[in-house]
Amino acid sequence: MSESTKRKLSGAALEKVSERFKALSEPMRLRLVYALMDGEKTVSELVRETGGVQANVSKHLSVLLDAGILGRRKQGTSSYYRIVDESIFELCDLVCGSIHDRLVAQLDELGAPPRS
Amino acid sequence: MSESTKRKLSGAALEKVSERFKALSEPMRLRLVYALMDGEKTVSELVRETGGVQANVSKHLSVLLDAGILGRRKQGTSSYYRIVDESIFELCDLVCGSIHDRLVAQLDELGAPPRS
DNA sequence: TCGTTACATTACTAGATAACGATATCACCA
DNA sequence: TGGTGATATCGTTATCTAGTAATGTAACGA
Repeated sequence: MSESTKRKLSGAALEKVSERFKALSEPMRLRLVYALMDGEKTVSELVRETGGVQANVSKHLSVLLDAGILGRRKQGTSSYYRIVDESIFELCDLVCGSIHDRLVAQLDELGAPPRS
Repeated sequence: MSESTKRKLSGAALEKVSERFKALSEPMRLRLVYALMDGEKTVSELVRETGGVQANVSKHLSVLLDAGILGRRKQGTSSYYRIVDESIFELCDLVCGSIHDRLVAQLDELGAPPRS
């Protein structure tokens, strides 16, 4: 487990960090990010895979683009989006781990009947 | 650098993960988390250190409490808050790193005059 | 018991934003 | 040039939420 620096952040840095978290705070945007795990895709493909509406998918994609999480390449009448910040997956893994740990702890608080 | 699993998440998991990110998407809440880096503190202490209003600080603290990021201990008329999910700092470190990398990349795009 | 201190909760307002239909833009082709 | 498909943007509405003042609650001391 990599150790954190625990360095205090300046006010401006806190703003930037919170903005990054905000970009990832919508289920639809996380769905798009995960849909792009296996390579770049067009908007239509993402619309099909996520079941979203075109205008909405397009807007969320531009939010992720502005946040520096995705990249875009235009070819013909299509736009191909791809992940450019791979640290996204480490972030999600960390969060999944801590959510898992918390649920296990809550189970233990109930008296841990199944174990022992 | 620890490698991510890149495992696809279910719909319910995506909801949970996005909720965790949402809890961290406010500068004020990050300020509170960082103020608690050096140990547990009372609400009044946090009000003093962050410059916030009591009601607002109290509300943000309860959001972080519900998210499982903070813990609370009551003693006398005071409430002592503390960090119970240390992975928070790794999250922030990751985000800081990727923000830094992105800024460096933007500098390079400008032609990298200083580093011939 | 009365007052005080510390904290939580409620009620309200202003601002942000997600979702969606409609429209605009742009590339391509006949 | 006109038509079509792909994407982006606009306008609107509904929902959410941060902030704040006022009030509620609980513990402690005189």
